[in-house]
Amino acid sequence: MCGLDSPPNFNRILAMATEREYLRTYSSRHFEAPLATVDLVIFSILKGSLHLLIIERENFPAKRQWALPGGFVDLRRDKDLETTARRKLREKTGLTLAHIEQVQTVGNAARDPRGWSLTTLYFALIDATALEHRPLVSGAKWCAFNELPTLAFDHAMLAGLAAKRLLNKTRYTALPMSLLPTLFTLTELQTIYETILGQSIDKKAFRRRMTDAGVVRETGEFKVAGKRQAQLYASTLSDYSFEFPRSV
Amino acid sequence: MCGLDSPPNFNRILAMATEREYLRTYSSRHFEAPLATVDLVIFSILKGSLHLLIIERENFPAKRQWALPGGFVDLRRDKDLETTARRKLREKTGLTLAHIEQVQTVGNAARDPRGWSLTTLYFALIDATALEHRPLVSGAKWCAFNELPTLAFDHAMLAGLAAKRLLNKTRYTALPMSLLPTLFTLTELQTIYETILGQSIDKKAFRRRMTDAGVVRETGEFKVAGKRQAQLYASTLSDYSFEFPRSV
DNA sequence: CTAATAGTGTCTTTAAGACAGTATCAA
DNA sequence: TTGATACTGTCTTAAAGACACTATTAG
Repeated sequence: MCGLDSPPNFNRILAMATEREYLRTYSSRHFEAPLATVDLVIFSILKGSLHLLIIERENFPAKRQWALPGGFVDLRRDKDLETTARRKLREKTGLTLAHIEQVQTVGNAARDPRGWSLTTLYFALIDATALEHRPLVSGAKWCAFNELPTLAFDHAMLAGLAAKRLLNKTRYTALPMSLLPTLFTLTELQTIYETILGQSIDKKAFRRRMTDAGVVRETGEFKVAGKRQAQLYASTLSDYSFEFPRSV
Repeated sequence: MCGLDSPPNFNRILAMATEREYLRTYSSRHFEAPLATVDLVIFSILKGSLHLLIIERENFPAKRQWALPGGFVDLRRDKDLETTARRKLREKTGLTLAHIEQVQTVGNAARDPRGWSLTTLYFALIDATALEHRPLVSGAKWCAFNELPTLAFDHAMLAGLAAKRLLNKTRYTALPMSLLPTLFTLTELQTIYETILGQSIDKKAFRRRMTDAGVVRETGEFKVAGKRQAQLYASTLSDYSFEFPRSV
């Protein structure tokens, strides 16, 4: 406890007795609430560049315009915000396993023509190989981050926020591993890092960083892709938010 | 643009023509929206330890219990979420200048007895000297983070989230400078860092870190506090989110 | 003079950067 | 055997850690 002037127990018990009565008669529409949505930036590395999933809107507002996948929280089905995000991810890609992470919440009077609205933005990172032979929902497509068409609402800005967060975290975490299948070569992993950062990394330094930190484990299996077969590694992490002691 | 299969312009123009009609008849209460609130963890360093502001609730639910300052977004007065947060800060402390930063949004069906609710959490860092001779709103008090009483709703968890973020950012940013007045000695600054981190820092390393990064500037003014007068420094930053190349 | 606080010198350690070198293997 | 890709050795550099040292000033 902090100090001696906390609310007297007696008053508190009285208050609780009438709280039941208060809640019984409470209507959640006593005041105006903003529209609450969840939007997703679903990233994957395709054809050597950072792509994200966009969807052509079927309904008003912004009908027929490209937008980020997302939608309203379903108060009956979604027990929390992340559940809404994962449900949207599943509806659009059929995938349930992916790293998903909250970026930030943007709320203001101007972003949606229907009125004051608030969106909690998540990004998801998915392994491109998990997408093969799995059809996207109709109206959805992958688009290179650098070649995005005009997006509805403030979705271009939201995509930028998510990309900025991804880039930043790529500097000091193991997050990009979640963009690869369970077995990968260090060259593949390095390429993912370089694609996101938009700069090349010294090979020795990169491999030393990964192995010294112990975030990868040799599997003894090999992959023949180029001229020489390469060792396959697996992540040792349960959670990709591992942080390296320094940034690249 | 991404690919050639973007929505045809013709359809888009058609859609926009009817969008006005859609919005004219749109009612934001076509579906149920969660309750949307903003909560604040207002930090300051008082008596050598990290404190935060808590308020005794005057209304149901959780009447007479301690809670974080916060409240509903006012769709008429607040142009965006940060405005709501700053308004709450001003209402509770009288202060308008402070570093304020979004932490994260927590939304689920269980956290508020009134139903599915969603809160966007901010933390504010304020200079303790700015508080002197400025009365708090009634029912509010400063409480050491380590001696918090039971808080209403999930506010103890929210306070923990904010503290964790503050501690984390203290490792690699200049954020704690916002807990001091414009002129301060390096020893004072170091003490702030040590209080938040809960560990002592080597003096030479600390001073070198600050001066080498150029985040502080000698003012030529001195302060007599202990046995020997100490140089007063000022921040060179417009924005305290400056990041050092490595963590402490 | 003494004690306490402010502030410095300098060696070590850690992990990244640079870059040249060796290893393996398909064609 | 050539050339491309995988992988290593090792020197340099940047910045933190350790810790002993000097400087200043009130009492």
